[in-house]
Amino acid sequence: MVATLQDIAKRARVSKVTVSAVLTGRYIPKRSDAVRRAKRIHRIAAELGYRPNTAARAISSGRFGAAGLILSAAKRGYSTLPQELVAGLCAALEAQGMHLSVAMLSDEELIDDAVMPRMIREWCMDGLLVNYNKHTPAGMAELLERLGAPVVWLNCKRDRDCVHPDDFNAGRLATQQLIELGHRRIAYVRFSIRPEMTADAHYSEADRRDGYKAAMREAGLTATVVEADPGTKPDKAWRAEVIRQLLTGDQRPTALVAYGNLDLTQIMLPAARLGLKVPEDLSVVVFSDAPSLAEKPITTWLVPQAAMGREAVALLNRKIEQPAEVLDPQTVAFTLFEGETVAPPRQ
Amino acid sequence: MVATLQDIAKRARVSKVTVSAVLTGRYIPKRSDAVRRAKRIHRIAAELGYRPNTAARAISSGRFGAAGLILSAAKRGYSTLPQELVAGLCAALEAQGMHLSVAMLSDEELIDDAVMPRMIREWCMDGLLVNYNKHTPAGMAELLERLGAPVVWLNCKRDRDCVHPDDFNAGRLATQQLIELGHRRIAYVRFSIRPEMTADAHYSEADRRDGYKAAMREAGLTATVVEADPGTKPDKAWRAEVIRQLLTGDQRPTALVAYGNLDLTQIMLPAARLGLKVPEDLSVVVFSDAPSLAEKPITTWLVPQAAMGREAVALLNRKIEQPAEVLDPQTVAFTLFEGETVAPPRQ
DNA sequence: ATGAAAGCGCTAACAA
DNA sequence: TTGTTAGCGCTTTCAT
Repeated sequence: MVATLQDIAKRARVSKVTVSAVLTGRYIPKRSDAVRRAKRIHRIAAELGYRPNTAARAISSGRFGAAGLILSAAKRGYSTLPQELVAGLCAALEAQGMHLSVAMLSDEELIDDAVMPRMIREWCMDGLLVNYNKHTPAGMAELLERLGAPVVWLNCKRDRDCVHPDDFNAGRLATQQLIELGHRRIAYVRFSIRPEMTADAHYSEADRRDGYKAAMREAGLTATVVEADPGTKPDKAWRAEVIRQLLTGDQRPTALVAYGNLDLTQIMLPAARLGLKVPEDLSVVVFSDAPSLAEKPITTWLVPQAAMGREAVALLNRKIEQPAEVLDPQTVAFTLFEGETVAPPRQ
Repeated sequence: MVATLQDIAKRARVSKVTVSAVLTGRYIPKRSDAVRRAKRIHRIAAELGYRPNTAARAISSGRFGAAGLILSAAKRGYSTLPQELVAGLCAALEAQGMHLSVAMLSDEELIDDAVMPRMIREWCMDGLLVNYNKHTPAGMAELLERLGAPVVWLNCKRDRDCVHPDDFNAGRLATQQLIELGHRRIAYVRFSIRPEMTADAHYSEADRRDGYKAAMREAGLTATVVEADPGTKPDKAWRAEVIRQLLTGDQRPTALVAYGNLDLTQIMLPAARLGLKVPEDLSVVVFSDAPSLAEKPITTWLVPQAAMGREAVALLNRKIEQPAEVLDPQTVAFTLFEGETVAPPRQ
């Protein structure tokens, strides 16, 4: 039913080996009759709709041609899977003749040997990309260590073998942009919307804020940070009060740096009710995977998901080549989407 | 370096076959000495950190144990990859001892034989899940046909072998809910935000609208549909005018059904500026992959991504078993997230 | 430049 | 209940 090398060899009256060599490009014919034969082999392969059996190739080459992406199935945002990241990973892997496999694991599955997911249980990947951005389950690192497979961690901070966006500098740059435009009263805003997200935060929450603080300090300005205390369940009343303070009074900020779109959304409606115009009365900048096309395009520092994906694949390849090598953590710079929500402050 | 069946067999002084049978559970020992031996084999396997080589298994069993998810790399929203869908697919596949591989293809790659992605070029998947929700590139269906691999289409309407959310009934139910609460003037809103999205629309744009219309007709009410003409580049001025009309006048709608979060966002800010309270003055319902945690939780009909994923895997398995079978299109029902944006109309 | 033979790790079919 | 044998499709020697 499915064509194999043997089938082609028979038809072309040559050996399997020749067909294999010709089709993989290992063998470049020089004599004209050899060239003709090679073409014939290619033609027959196409006619038969030949597709090399990856498993067979894997077994003799010792490489699976696949990288595994490990995600958390917990619904707490431990793993995020932006399309851009997938795009970056796929493109970079494809360029190596590899592809991406995905496993989404509940924390219990990881721990329980009996229900371990296939990707861990069996030997089927050349390397693993771990996308547990925060709250890595206990024992996860050790488990992966034991596997002996090359591992690269995505979007988290570790002392080795990881890639993550440069959130600190993003916070700094975003703030500097506003300062250069003439803003002096700039606030940083991070509401922790979901109660369960306050307990263990992603490193970017600290880094974006600290980048903001650094920029303010460097400019001799006073930082105003609005964020729920970690562990505190952020309640509506608190939020409403904070927002009121932010948006009223003659010392109110002329610009806001928001951790994410969710934080921004919280503020936009109250601001609209108060009659504040964006950007004339209030400039806003945000960090996000993709530009938000709300009422007007929001000025956004884009999390470099695709670039991070490409970088991760590059690192993984190095680890596949040299498993013992220790790779320094890599950071990837944000890029700016120029929206319409930033302007100089009113005189 | 890596332990194989042979290694275990040597240590346990039995044959490879026995080890294989024991470890895969194909062979359940009954005599007590056999039980002991089986335990020993398990122990040795664990000691050696044995992991079956999937490629070797694939080659002899004829099954790869993998399903391929094919996505468009075009940045026009031709494919969407919500985390919930991935979760559904992974869970359902894992239950079958399979895993998910992902390929994101640019339209050119598909057409050009030379740069065909590995997942298509090689034979490495038991079946394919195609997630081209709209604008399937010309020749794609034929290409897949030629591959001879089992294929199931996701989130699109075809005459066979596809699963998609039941957008028509979602539109109908959402509207009925509002009618039952006493609303009489209900508008349906769909701004096509991105110019390039107007040209070829996802089926859901028509279906949700038609479901809304059906519900209105059944209740003897007049439908008010706001949407850009297909092919028209929706401009800001048009949108502003439409929104003004929607939100002002004493015949303004008391409730809105919005196609998606983007459409809703367009309206919420102007509504806030006009001092309209949600839901007291205006009820809003929306369709979305996930509940939006904007200022207040928005009442949302959730696209059943996870369920669609599970259903797709079920269909794919049937196609793998019986490739010739023609499967009728399957629909999956939406579920309701009860937010705080729907209430009876003011008297 | 080409082919024959061996073997990768595993499973299926048969024999003992 | 266990082991022996024979492949699966491909690549990698090593001869020719």
